[in-house]
Amino acid sequence: MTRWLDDQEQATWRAFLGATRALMDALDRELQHEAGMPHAYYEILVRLSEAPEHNMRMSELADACGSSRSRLSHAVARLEESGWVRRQDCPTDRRGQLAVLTDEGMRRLTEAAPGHVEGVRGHLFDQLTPSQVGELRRISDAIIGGLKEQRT
Amino acid sequence: MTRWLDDQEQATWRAFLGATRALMDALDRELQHEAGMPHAYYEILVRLSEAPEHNMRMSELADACGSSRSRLSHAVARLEESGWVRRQDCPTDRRGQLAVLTDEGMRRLTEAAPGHVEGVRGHLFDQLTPSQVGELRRISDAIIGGLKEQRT
DNA sequence: GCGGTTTAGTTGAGTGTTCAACTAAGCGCG
DNA sequence: CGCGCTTAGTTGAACACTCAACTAAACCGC
Repeated sequence: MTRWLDDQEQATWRAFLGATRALMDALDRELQHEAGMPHAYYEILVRLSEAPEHNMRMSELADACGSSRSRLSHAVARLEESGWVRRQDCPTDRRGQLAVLTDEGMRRLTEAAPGHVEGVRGHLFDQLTPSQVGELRRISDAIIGGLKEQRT
Repeated sequence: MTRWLDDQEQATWRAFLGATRALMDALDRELQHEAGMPHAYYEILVRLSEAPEHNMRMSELADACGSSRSRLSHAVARLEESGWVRRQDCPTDRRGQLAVLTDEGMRRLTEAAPGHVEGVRGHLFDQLTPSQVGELRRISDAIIGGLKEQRT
């Protein structure tokens, strides 16, 4: 009874897998090389840099990064060792922790950003037509929508 | 001089990141749960199952899976422990190794496949229109093309 | 305000990935 | 032949992620 993938779907799935893996690997390698951090850590710094006061609750940050709590907890622990983030007790909820971007972290992020944006542009947007960019946006939203719905 | 991302690109990039991460996480979790292996290992078994004699040279397999040699080497070592793959000296090149899918490995793959295909269908193809599937294919190919070109 | 449930976050063990260093065999060429 | 260069694959250490178990505080209902 399995609804197998037809040839078109099969080919699409393999191309998609290959493309996303190669893309993420390339960006990860570049960021590791130029900024000394994996892409996931870079994203944490980005989110914090956009937050008021450069700080966020751990769970909020985990949601923003699409990360599990455990993953974020480990990641912030490492970022704290590097001195790019520090933890602080949440004033309004004694269970809570705030992750705070340090000045050094902000500096590192500012240094890393241009190279990373060039990577994203060069590997992704430069390869696509404007209409493909629009379609990619809609496709991504559809996937996210489907996963969200199924979780309920 | 950095060509920053405009709003449209920024939003697309974040949606794409979120979608691929959530999708891969979901498939990985499902496969780990139902078949006791991560998606990367499943893919190795798939490729071997499609090869003549159910075997492939290590490097060939690494290329097919878009994996580094090191990663594949570790992965095959684990798959060998599980008894799903075995290694064999290459008859024509004494440096080489063949990875061979065992009968047990084939059995495991056959059991895992229907559930995984349902996942791919449910999380991805059911969410897209046929024309979006076509576009996703072209977008993926464009990304792969760009990365390949830059590597030279 | 007390006991059970939910929410916030951490921890450690186990597993997977990366990177650089390594062995061994094929290849090219004087 | 013999010497260097490349290719095939492995290894171990460092790092990242997952899962399940845990602590602690907030919330809820009576």
